[in-house]
Amino acid sequence: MSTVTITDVAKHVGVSVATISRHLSGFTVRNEEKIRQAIIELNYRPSAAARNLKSGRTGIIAIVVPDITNPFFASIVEGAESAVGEDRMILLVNTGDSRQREEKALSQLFGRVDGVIMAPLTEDEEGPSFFSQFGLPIVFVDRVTQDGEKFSSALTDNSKGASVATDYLIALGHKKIAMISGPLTTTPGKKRADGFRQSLKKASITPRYFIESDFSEAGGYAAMSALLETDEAPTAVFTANNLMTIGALHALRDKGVSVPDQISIIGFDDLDFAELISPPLTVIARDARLQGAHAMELMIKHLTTGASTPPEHSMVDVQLIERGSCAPPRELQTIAFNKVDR
Amino acid sequence: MSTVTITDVAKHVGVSVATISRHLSGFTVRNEEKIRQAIIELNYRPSAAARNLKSGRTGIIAIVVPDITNPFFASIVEGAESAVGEDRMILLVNTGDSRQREEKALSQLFGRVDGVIMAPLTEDEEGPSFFSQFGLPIVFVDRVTQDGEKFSSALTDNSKGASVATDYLIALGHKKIAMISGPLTTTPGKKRADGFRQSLKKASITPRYFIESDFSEAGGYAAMSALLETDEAPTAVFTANNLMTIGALHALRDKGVSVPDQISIIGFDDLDFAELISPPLTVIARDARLQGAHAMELMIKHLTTGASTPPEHSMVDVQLIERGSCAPPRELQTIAFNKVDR
DNA sequence: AGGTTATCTGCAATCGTTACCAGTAACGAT
DNA sequence: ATCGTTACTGGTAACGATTGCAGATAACCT
Repeated sequence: MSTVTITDVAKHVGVSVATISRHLSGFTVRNEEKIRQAIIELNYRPSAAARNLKSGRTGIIAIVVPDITNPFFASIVEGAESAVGEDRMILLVNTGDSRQREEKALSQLFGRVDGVIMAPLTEDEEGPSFFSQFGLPIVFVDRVTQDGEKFSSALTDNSKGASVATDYLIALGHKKIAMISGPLTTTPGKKRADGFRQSLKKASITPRYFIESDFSEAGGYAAMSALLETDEAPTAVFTANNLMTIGALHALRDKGVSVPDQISIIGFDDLDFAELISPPLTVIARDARLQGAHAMELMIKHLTTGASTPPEHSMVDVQLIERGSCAPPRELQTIAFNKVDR
Repeated sequence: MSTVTITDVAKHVGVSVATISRHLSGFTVRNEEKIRQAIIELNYRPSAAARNLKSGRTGIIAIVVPDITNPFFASIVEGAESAVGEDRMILLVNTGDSRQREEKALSQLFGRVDGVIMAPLTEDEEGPSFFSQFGLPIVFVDRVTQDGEKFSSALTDNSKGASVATDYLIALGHKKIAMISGPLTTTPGKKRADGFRQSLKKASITPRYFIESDFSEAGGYAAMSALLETDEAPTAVFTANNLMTIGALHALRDKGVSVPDQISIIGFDDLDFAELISPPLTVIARDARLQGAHAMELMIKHLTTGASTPPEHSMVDVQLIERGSCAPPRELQTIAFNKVDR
């Protein structure tokens, strides 16, 4: 029924298919008006498949994320969406933190999309990575692989963010500072752990209380529970991403530990509802939407300027947002509490 | 470079392209082993574009949502993802609450995807809707259009959910009950408002305090602010979706109104952090992931059984989750408070 | 051995579009 | 009138895969 082709339009107008095609691609042709009419009259829609076959281009950019329900990645996607422009679309793949799905998705993507924006699961691979031989333009977002310099990337200043968080806790007077870290096999996991350790070193605090977790809510819950059961529990904790922060808060709530009275907590990545939690959550924030937009811009640039141009790297800044979840440790609270908690 | 076609494989093995093609589509051919080897040796990947052109199928299902950063829609997408199966993929379109983008997206989708799962922006259109003439299989999720019965849909029991919420507030003893509603032009907006009004009517309470807002956080904030400025402020409020609930909570916090002491609040749709808010938020919940999965299942069913089968409708149930944001109104609190707040 | 299936094969047409290649008409300049 | 230039035109070969058709080979029966 609805399978009207360029040939039908050509016949209807009485010109050749070439003329219709030219009109479609913006050249000036003689019977413009007639053609326009015929197109709407016959309800002609050019076949994307045929175009793809001829041109080798699809007008689709894939974006591959580990977990779309993570608000951070949702914002990345939204940012990328906002920068995608008129004549391109986004194909979303959710890998669900599974390496298998990630690889399968990538191979399925080949030929269906013009490029892939992705947050890879891990960066530890031996030799030149899978992606080098992939044959499709790639832009990394938030995370890179071990040979990530070869590709453009839109990252954030992870180690600085972690340092700022840690320095803040140190400035409040904390010495027993814990970190609930992400997997050290991921870029943000590693960099944030680095920043944490550097800050401790600078302050001559020997690191104890370091738990490597998995960026999930359940992982954050487990890690915080473990911390609370150590002989000498920490007085402050830095959680390396939003989901683990939520999990940690749940654990604190379940154990009846009061924040920031008994323990201070600062998270990486802001949350919509950070102000609504009691106490309002102090965080290291960054503009994830912007980061997603950057990734898309880098991809489009790469696509339009050709593969010859060298990779570029963008970096969005981090920012400390002081709310109420951090205070001086208990032994100092009488003197300093008012100053910090207002 | 990487443009190895079926012809190359055929030459390499010494058979015709037809044989390779048949092997690829699962028929038994003579030189199976040789072909398999040649394929990996040459790193051959079938061209999706060519396949699409011949078969008319793309193996891609679009999912069109108004706002991917809304956790509800993120869950819908995740649920759909989980049900998409091995040989299909998801194309995500974020319309950003813009009617223009919605229409443009839809027309761009034509020919690129096999079907569209969508949450339309509004259901008020005159005559047979745009979608009827669209020519692509459609499954509605969460929302329908005015002539929605023609298409399969995966909905939730909106009016029941609203009734349960309202009945709950009534049972606590509230008489001055407000609703911050979504747009009445959307399915959930309308149905939830209906449920609210029915419950009030059944209890012989004349409705005051009804504000039609827009399902956004800012809208919820504004609506709650307005409610607080009325001469005789309500003692309880039902917010019709998660984002507006967050906005309302922000407003309450900013005005220094204590929950549930001065005002009770119950929201539609659960939130990851509902327990972390103080007091923990009481909500009407439903399984959004399941709803998304249902939508995908309906689409796949439609795609495999052909267009002739009649549309089907799935409905996920709602559930009241009592936490701590609702209590009897002030004048009754001394007698009933303990019973409710445990 | 001859006939009948069953199974596999290559040829070539086809999907809808774009791009190359000539060809032609109109026009002003010589 | 001839020429060169400009501006458009139609015919047709690709793009890379699938599929109906008819022929070839092997397997099976009587």
